[in-house]
Amino acid sequence: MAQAQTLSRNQQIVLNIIEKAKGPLKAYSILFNVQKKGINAPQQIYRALDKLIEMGKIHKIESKNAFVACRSSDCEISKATAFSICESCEMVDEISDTKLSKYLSGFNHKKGMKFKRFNLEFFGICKKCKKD
Amino acid sequence: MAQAQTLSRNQQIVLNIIEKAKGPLKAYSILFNVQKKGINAPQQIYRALDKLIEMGKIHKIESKNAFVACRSSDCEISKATAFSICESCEMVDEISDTKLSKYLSGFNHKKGMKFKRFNLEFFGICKKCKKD
DNA sequence: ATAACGTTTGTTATAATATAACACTTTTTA
DNA sequence: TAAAAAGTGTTATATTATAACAAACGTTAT
Ligand SMILES: [Zn+2]
Ligand SMILES: [Zn+2]
Ligand SMILES: [Zn+2]
Ligand SMILES: [Zn+2]
Repeated sequence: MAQAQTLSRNQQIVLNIIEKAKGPLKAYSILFNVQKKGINAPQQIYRALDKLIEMGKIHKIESKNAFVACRSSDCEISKATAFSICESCEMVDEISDTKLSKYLSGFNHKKGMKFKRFNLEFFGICKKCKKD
Repeated sequence: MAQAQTLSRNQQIVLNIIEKAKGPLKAYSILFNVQKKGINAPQQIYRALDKLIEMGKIHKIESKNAFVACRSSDCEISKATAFSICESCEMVDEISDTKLSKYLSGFNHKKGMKFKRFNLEFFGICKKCKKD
């Protein structure tokens, strides 16, 4: 069962690091960052990541195998996620657009499949990178 | 430069296997399938996959680290891809919906980012799996 | 035709990402 | 307070992907 919101020690440590980060973090870079805190093995990271994803606290950016904190609260338990990704600086921004979210949540496949969840990733060059 | 459409030997071998497959294929499963044809190393598979993706002949299903042949021809050189994925049987179906594609291609981020490309993955249980 | 160039190939090695399995502790629930 | 569920620590291993180098092939331009 998805519990309320109390995080275990390891989950809290991992979430803190992801929330403080400026951009998406990879599992092993999280691992290296928490070795001083007594977490030594990939399993401990991946277990925390799995639970945090389940709880909707973080999302996985599939095209990058990296993780970001949820900023949106619209994406209830990660059923409807959308991201904007800069191909130059690797920046990731969670898109929180009600119209988009509604449009996609209501989309159903011709072939009779009812969707429970979607993930959308947009790619481009961000404003900041364009200036350079 | 993206060449016209002539495929090299290895590219053709890899594409044939992906096209014949009923579902998405993983890189190493492709590798095991072509060892009789004299392809022995992951590099040879990944190089072919990279080029085939560039040419728009195949797509990568990011959430599964697997590859499918393009059935759509709408997604010109993979700038706009959408898939329907069954969480039970792993089936993947490329979605070719002009309205959806136009809607998303026209979508631009508030924060001034112009998108060049997107990838959308829907998840659910397919018709066939629901019957069971 | 041949030199120069870009692309593809074959190969060995290694990096990066992720899960299995087992023993144990802590927290929650009945 | 006993049982069940969730979390932890650990070792080992599986899976996915890239680096680096040398050779062959296919164009095209003198
Ligand atoms: Zn979110
Ligand atoms: Zn950028
Ligand atoms: Zn396609
Ligand atoms: Zn199915």
